Amino acid sequence: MKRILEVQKQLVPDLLDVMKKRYTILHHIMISGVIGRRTLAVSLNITERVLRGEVDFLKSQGLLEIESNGMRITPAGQLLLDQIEPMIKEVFELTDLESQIRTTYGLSQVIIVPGDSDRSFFTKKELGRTAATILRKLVTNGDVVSVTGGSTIAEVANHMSSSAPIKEAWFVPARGGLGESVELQANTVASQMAQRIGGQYRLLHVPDDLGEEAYQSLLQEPSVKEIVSFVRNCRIVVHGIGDAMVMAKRRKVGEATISMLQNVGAEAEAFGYYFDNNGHVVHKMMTLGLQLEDIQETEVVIGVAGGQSKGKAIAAFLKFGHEDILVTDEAAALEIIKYAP
Amino acid sequence: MKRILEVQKQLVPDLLDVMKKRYTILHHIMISGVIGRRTLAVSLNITERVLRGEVDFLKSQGLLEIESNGMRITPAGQLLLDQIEPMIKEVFELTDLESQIRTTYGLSQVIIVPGDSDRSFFTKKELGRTAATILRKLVTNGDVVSVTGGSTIAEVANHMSSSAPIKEAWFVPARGGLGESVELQANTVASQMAQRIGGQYRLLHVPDDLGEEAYQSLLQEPSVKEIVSFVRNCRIVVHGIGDAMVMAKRRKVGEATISMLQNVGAEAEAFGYYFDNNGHVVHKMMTLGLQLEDIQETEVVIGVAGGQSKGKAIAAFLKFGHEDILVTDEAAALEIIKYAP
DNA sequence: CCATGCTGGACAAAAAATGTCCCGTTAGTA
DNA sequence: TACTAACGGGACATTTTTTGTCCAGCATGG
Repeated sequence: MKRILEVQKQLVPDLLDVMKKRYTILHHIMISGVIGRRTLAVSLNITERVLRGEVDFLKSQGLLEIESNGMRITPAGQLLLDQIEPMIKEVFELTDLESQIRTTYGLSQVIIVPGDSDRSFFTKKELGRTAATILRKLVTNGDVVSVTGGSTIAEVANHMSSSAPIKEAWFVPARGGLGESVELQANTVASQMAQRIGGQYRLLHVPDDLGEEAYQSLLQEPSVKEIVSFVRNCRIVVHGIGDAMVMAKRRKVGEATISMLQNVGAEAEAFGYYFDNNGHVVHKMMTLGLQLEDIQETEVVIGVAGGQSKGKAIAAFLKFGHEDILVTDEAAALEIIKYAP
Repeated sequence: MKRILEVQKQLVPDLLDVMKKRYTILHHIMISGVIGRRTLAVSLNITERVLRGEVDFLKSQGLLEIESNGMRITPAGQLLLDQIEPMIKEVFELTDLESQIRTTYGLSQVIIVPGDSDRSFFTKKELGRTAATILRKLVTNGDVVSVTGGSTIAEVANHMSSSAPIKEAWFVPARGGLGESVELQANTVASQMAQRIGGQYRLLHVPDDLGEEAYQSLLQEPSVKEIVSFVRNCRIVVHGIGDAMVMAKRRKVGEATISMLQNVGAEAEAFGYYFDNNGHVVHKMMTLGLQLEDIQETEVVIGVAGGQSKGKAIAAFLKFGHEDILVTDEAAALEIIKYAP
């Protein structure tokens, strides 16, 4: 059964939604016993007309009957409900998880892909593809999109595409270079996204971690200054979320910093900031590029991260409270829910 | 798996069609390697625009990719195809059989339920339920529906239902009484259908097989005369189809008639007429009620019969060429195809 | 006997799907 | 190298479907 549903999810996702809608209506009618169209429309939060269409359909299928005092389910409808319930549960498990996370962490949208990025590279690809789809839909001409680096976000760039080029979309790195392999750099990611979507990009040629002195001098540099202000005024941010310790090591910070991070309980890292498991900032890298206060102004903040091992970190970052859209995977989602506030 | 699809068919009837359409497109692309939109549209016999919509969708699902020289399937698409192929085969086996029978015998609609009514009583029930659904959709106010008797048609009556009563639907027996058990009589079937659909019925209180004399005298009877004309002007006929010999014996015709029927090669029986395997009438019972020439005038003629043993008879009757809708089962359908003209 | 809540008809407005053409590009061929 | 055929994608009028909004008429319960 699982197999066929998986296939259908790919081939006819919209019809599965229709299925759920009809199931929900039927289910609600079953619960209510007898209920009128208007009342039902309000309690299901659909417009009366749409409900009517569905109800007419369900009636024609003999699943419910309509009398002058309202609608009630027929035996055939009851039977159908019993049979379909496990199916719906299975198909929309993730959908439910999505709305749980959405409401508990106060996000505007959560998308969960099945699987575990830690275990399957395919899941990570899927995560990227999904995020790419989301992003593509959001970007319009005139937008500035700033992106971080990392393998997940690179995967997003990989799956980005656009049938119609969006020429006036600008992609910029949120932060400077990180000294890792070139394809994971924010610069690379930004340029790749721009190319794939048919837009523009600008690069930020500075290292991500700066000393005070270098910071100040670079900030004076007109070319740097200009692009930094460009970055900081973006409309959309796409960023990864990492485990604090993993990221600290990857960024090759000193021993001292690492133990400091451990002491203050750093859990998550995102664009150079470290967060503890209450979502408080416990450390920041001295850097040009996007700052935390910019995030709070940014219209759309999209986090993309998956894998069971990252669940805790994602939860920690979400508690910071300025994420809008989260794209993650099933394994991480289950962790995230565990650490719900 | 069958179960899940059955349930889905009720809630989202076109789900499978859409699924098949997309499968076919994807499959064709897979076969072709690289193919352009127009070429594909022609070879699949869909209009270009519709294909384009589907292709865009499949692309957005990451199942195929489009380049300037054509479309090709992605690994994900290939994987999906591999998974879905057996499913499609299984699900649409019967659909294919349906259209084969439909076209070879020139019917307007063929419905095949899985199984063999000879072997499983459940299949017979399903046959009845399916036919009942078809009939319910056809009947509207003002219609006169004439029905024959027999266990299959009785099963149809059993599963008839209607949420909104169709008060001005009339159900009448196509023929007189047959001296079998009461629940299989055409009269009983007609009344039961009427009751279940909330309509009216009239009965024909005459034996099915009449001598010339009795025939003439009953025909003078005003009450009989009236209902007969009612029956003969029906808009819809629902009838069973039987094996000629089986029916002859059941009708307790004389030895002479039986050997005559054997001599002329009678194969099928339907509403008192016997047909050979070319669909020619080889014998008729002298009877009141629906006549063969009425069938040719009737708007909708629905035959319901199943079971491997009846396949040959059904084929014979279909060759007569005045059936519109056939509801049968898998076992019979396979036989029917064997005897295709 | 009235008020309430229900269905179902009606219809304009909005949105989506569809049929058709065309254009610039590209790959393969002569 | 030049040409041709086939490609994707843009565009747009037209048809079909969906949706929002009212309202009439009918039960039902107080």
